[in-house]
Amino acid sequence: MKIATFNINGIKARAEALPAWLDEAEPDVVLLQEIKSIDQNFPRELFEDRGYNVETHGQKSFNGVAILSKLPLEDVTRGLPGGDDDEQARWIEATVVGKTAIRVCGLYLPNGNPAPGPKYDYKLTWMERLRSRAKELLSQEEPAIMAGDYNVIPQDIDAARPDVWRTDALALPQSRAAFRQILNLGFTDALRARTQAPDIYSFWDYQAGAWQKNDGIRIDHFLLTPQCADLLLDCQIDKHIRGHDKPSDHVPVWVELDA
DNA sequence: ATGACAATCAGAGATTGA
Repeated sequence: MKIATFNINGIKARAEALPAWLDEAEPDVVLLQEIKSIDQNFPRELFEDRGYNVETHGQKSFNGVAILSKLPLEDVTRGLPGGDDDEQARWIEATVVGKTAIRVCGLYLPNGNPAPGPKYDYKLTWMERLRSRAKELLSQEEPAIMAGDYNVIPQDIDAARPDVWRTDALALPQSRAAFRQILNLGFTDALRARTQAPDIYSFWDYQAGAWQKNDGIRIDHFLLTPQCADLLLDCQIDKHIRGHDKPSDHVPVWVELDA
């Protein structure tokens, strides 16, 4: 089973690029972030016509997440637990029923800039809530995935120019520590389970020719429970589509599971 | 040191992103 995550930076703006990538990559499941659309305006037909079931958790103008799946989706829930006053649409989960049932969580973790400040506080609080949900998933002792745009550069090797990110919310020691705290519970970073190579990125800024200079960062991640890590066959990044017409500033990351 | 770029909503320019 091939499962992908992709921050598309606006579903309307990606109405051509996203279906083109789907036709080429043929993922079974896709976790989308930054759909920037309310549920009613999401162009479901684009994906239903290609055989995908569609579940959205949208919001006007900003944020918004969704799941596309060629396999049936069960027990869909929206919103990360523990945030009764949180209006931002950043979390959706569902059980994908294939050969093996897999709990799949799609997330769009807050950016947190500028730091310090209220936005950074929100990021760290959100990460505490994420850790709580992560613990619950582990206690199930079943295959589960938390994947999406984490807005965290885990280590210096995950940035082309680590020094320019030193004081940014994506790379501050507190951000990295909060990310590690979740990993340390027992999750596997799928990409790093496959390779320790540098120069592997999932985001290139639109500005200052970042793509042309390969000035990227790795901030889109797959975290797997032990039972899911057992099923991991491959993890890759579809870097090349960053060079296509009207691209998102992120590219898809995907895993192949024996499931 | 700053801005550069893109998307959204709205219908200009502020806001957000990373």
